[in-house]
Amino acid sequence: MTNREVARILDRIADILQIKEENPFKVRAYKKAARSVYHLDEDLHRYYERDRIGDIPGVGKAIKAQIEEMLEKGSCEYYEGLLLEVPEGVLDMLRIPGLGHKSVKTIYDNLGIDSLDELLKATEEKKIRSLPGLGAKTEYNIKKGMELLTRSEGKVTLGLALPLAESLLSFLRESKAVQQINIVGSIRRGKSLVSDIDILVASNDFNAVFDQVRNCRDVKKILKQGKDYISGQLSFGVVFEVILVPPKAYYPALVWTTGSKEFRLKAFKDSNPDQIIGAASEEEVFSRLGLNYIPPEIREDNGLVELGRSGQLSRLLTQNDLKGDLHIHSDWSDGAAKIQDTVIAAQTMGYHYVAITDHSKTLSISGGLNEEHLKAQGQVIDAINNNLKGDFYVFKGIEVDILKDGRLDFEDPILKDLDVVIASIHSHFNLDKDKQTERILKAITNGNVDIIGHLTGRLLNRRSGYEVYLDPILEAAAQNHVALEINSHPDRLDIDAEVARKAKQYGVEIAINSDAHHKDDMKLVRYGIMNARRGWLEAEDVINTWDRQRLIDFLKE
DNA sequence: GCCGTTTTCGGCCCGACTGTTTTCAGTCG
Repeated sequence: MTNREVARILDRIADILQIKEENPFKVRAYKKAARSVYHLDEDLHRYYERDRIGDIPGVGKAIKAQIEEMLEKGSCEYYEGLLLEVPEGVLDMLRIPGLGHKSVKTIYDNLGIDSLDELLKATEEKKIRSLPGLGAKTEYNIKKGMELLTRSEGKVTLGLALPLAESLLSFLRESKAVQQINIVGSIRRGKSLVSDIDILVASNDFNAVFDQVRNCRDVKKILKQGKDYISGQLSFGVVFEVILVPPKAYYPALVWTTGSKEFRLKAFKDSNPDQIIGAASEEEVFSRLGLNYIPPEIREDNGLVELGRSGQLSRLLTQNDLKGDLHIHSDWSDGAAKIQDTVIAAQTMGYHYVAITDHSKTLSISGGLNEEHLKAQGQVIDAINNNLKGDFYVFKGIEVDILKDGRLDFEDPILKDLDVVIASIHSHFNLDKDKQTERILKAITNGNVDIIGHLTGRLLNRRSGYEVYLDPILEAAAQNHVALEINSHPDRLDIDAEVARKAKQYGVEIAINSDAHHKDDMKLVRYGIMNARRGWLEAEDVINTWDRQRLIDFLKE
């Protein structure tokens, strides 16, 4: 079992206990253990081998035994027992925004509903509104929530799919029969939600590759096998397909299987197989098709092929272009890492600067800093900067809450003293479009704000973003030299690629941030980079590719 | 269920909003 699978079971145990209204602290204990396991920087099996499971924060005697059982047997008796009382379909209902453990229990107890399909039916038959504590509004919200879930049905985030794909890929690569291999399809294009994992393999011995797929520990089930493909299921029900081609067809197939359908139609129009077979690189395939090289992320139906013909493609930014990360939480608020550890991690990533941007006071659940704490943190950062050797700097920052009326959670003089001010919305998600836009515009024109964090607040597969009018926001951001964030967390990827591209047209600067709450989270920028490339961004468009002095000048504006 | 040099038992983040109510329970971040 993978760390994520174990974490998910612990999480589900917590959910069931909560629905059963058991000791809330016991619930929290399971949630905490789940989080710890999820954010572990090493494979649980390695911990197990060294008998270190008990060292994981939040894991005591009972949970340790359960984790060990999961690693040994791939199952957990306690969890299975709980599922007999509260089936998985009931847990699925928790995914609907506005439905918590209490309401789900009411629905399950009174109507015996234990699947999303039945739930939808019950809303249509107006059965929910008759339940104690639930009304017509809740019924309507459930229906709306279901729509979001249905829309994303079968799709998973890039943050879940990409690591699974990479793990499968590295196992397949161990086979001698695999000559060349790459992830293709929508994952290679960096789409934020994907429906399956596609892997392309070049081989002269298809049967040996099929055997290797079947031998992979991550593969839970084989779904289908044909002459030149095999598909199956990995953890979390994620579907994969391995496509096989003879070596001389590899690069043409790589281009073919990476591009979207529309892209393929355009790019391969009027071409014949003889023209491209045997090409020794993707560049060569493109060139034989009469095109300049088009990076994987933008092989969509977006005018690129035409551009590829005329040769005006820009150089998209890469992760190597990043010189720092401007949105990082520390253990001063809801982050887990000490500032000093963050510095070391950032230096390891080759960065020249980071900004520590914890939450502000209104977000009390996240340990938001008040004025005093902020000042104290500033002194700690000063001390760190004084002791730093070499070319590295820690900016003092804040992720300040945008309040309901657009005012900020700190007075202007306090914000003025900080190097980096990110303003973000964490409350009042369903104001109407006008008010929400106005609220953000007020933050943009505050004068002390440098970056607007996760502009739409969307959580992929969980919550739609709040409604805003994009054009006035982009216009104001450009005028006031306020950057928009690409929040790299794979659950957010906010702003998305389309908005990023539009922002660039408006002349708005972009910051690609990790929003790290754990030391390892800084690596999440890889998703932000893919997203930015999908938005055609170049290094020049992104403020944290700039050297420190230029960035400071921008922040002062 | 976890945790601890002030503790091996008694603690363990909270504040605001929303919807259902008629004074508050449930959800969320």
